[in-house]
Amino acid sequence: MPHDITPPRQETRIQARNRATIREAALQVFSKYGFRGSTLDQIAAEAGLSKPNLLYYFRSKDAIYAELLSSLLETWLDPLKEMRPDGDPVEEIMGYVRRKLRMSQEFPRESRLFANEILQGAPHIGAELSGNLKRLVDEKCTVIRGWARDGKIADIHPHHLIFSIWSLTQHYADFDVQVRAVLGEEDPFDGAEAYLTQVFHQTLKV
Amino acid sequence: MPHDITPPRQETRIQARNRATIREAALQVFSKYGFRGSTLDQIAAEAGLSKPNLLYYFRSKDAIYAELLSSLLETWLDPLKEMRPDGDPVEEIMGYVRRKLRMSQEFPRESRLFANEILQGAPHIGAELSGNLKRLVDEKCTVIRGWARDGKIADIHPHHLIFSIWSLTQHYADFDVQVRAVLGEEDPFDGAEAYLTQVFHQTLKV
DNA sequence: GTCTATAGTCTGATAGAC
DNA sequence: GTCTATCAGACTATAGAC
Repeated sequence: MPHDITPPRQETRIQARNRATIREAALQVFSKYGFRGSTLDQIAAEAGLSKPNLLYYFRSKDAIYAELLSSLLETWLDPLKEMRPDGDPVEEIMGYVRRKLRMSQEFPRESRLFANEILQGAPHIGAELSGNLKRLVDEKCTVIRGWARDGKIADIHPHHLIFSIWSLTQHYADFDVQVRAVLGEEDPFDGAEAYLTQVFHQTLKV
Repeated sequence: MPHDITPPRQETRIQARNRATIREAALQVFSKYGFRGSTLDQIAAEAGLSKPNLLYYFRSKDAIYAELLSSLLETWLDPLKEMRPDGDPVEEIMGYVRRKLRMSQEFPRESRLFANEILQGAPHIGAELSGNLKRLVDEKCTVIRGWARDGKIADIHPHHLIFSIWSLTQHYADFDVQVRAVLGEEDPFDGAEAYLTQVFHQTLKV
């Protein structure tokens, strides 16, 4: 008769917590300085751990960054996936705009992490861009093109419509410092939602 | 009787050329990796000069970066300054959009340099943003608000209108890699001009 | 003006005690 | 699992020969 069966415990609670702490600290640092501009010292200090302890949980600086990026890419594309071909065209697109703007408001560091990666030429996720991302975007563009052909929305270039949604929403996260410097006391996101609603309603109107 | 008067020659032609070469190389590198992520080795290699020679022309890494940023800031704001209060409102704004898009096309590295600086919290030009930039933008917003009050353009939030112009045009420079990955063969700027014209005409229409 | 050599610091990663 | 100590390499900047 066998001993008590010990399940192959992959990760203790402490391990999970520490890995989460490191990811959080790494997001904070990488999103600000990009991969090359960030140091393990900064991340360790931010996490309240020693540098060797960091490397006990992650094999290398690159490993932390890679895990962050790939785990976030999914989250980042979810709002677009939610766009349904059988819904009301204008409402589906406006819903996407609102979800994307909310993500910029709630997860500005994630937005800046991607912005940094793309700015530097997307060395870690270049393949993902011309692979999964392009596939998803092309698919949604077919849907949008169909809506335009049926006269449900204005006749616009679907790819550029999507670029404009990315650009306008992410701007409030990525250029936060500039937006706030120019606006002064006024809250950026209050005005942003109203303005973007106005812009896209006008743009989509037949 | 005095000797031949030697004018206080501030800079020889060779010096001017070398400094220009360094600025060009620095722009290439800094725009890609940001200040912290760039190294003098990279810039020296790009310029075809030795590292000590770089530091003969510029006191420090910081000095190169600072000179680049401040000399470009002017160029970057020019298109907005050209917007005339006494012109046709829609044409003035559309002209600004076109000038800004052309700058993204012709000077993508300059755009990415600023993007990197802002992403990292604008440590070198933070004061400029809430000073000169805010002043200029506020002034133009007063003009735009006047146009809206007179019924010449739609009633929109002027600050967010300007943010949207920055965001939509700079996106094609800053996220160039992503845009091209998604578009495939198609040239981004061909479609961009048509799309942006459409968007802003609709948005400004009374 | 441009080079080689190098000082002094920072960086990613490892070794080994506890 | 976490620490101190430390390595090898990269980094900014300077010294000094030519």
